[in-house]
Amino acid sequence: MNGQFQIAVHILTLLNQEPGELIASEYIAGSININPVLVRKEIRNLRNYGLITSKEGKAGGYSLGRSPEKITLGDVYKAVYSNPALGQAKNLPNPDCPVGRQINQHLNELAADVESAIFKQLNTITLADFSLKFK
Amino acid sequence: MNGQFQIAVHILTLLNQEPGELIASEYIAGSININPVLVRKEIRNLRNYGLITSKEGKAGGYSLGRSPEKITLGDVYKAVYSNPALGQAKNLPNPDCPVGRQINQHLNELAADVESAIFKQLNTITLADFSLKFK
DNA sequence: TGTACTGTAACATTTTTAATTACAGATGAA
DNA sequence: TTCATCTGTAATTAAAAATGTTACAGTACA
Repeated sequence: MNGQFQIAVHILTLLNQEPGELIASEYIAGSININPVLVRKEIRNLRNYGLITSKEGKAGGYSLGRSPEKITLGDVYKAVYSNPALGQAKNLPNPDCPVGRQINQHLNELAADVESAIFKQLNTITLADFSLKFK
Repeated sequence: MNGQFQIAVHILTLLNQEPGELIASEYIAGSININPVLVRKEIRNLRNYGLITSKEGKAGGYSLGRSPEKITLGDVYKAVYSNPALGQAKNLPNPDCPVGRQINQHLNELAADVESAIFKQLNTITLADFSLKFK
């Protein structure tokens, strides 16, 4: 997997530091130490999930889409989630082999169980909880 | 992440189908539909964890390193585990930012919690359990 | 109307993953 | 003893994915 989740949590943590204020992508990028365009890209995604709101134009920027008590790290994972935690096999197993024929189905069920264990864990932590660590 | 876990489980499942017999990398590669050298590479890794034994030379091949009741999918995950489930940020956050300064530490703790949730889930399933699905 | 932002496309670069080739070494059988 | 069939592994190439960069249109405010 990639660093999207970390970036997303970092962004949200920053926004939560200055409630009500609008923060620019340049500032955020400076804290994470990545390119501002990447920040804006990730924010586009998080905004689609309602986790962030944005304002264009001069003195524009970003702020939380809802209160940090109502954002769990599971929500973030869901927004960012593209690659399953167990990885994804891209080969097509041999359909003439009894194992190859059905293994993908079983691996997918397994992946689903693991995902749900991850959500269960991450949903216990809100952004508010996480941000407390920075006080 | 990549498809290593799936490949590892596929290999082990195949080996468990023919207890006691030696199976060649070519056959395994044919079922998974990948290159035999990749199979041997992954097996080298699994062998380091005691999950597989191998025999060189003519009529050589691979078999399980211990009974399938004693191999959990958590063992497999551990052997394959290189990339954490949440991904890994490769940027160095800005040390002059209160958030950037300490976020990696907190993200790592978070990652550890998630890993342990994954293990908890995967350790409930043995290779024997998983193989039952193919009968 | 200029300035400071976001939004996004297009492209380049870097990193990671997978495939391929090649061959040495082991083992067993003719 | 020598041939065939396997593993073990290094080295290289090719393909895919992630990340970085550049460029610029659009929006909002002063």
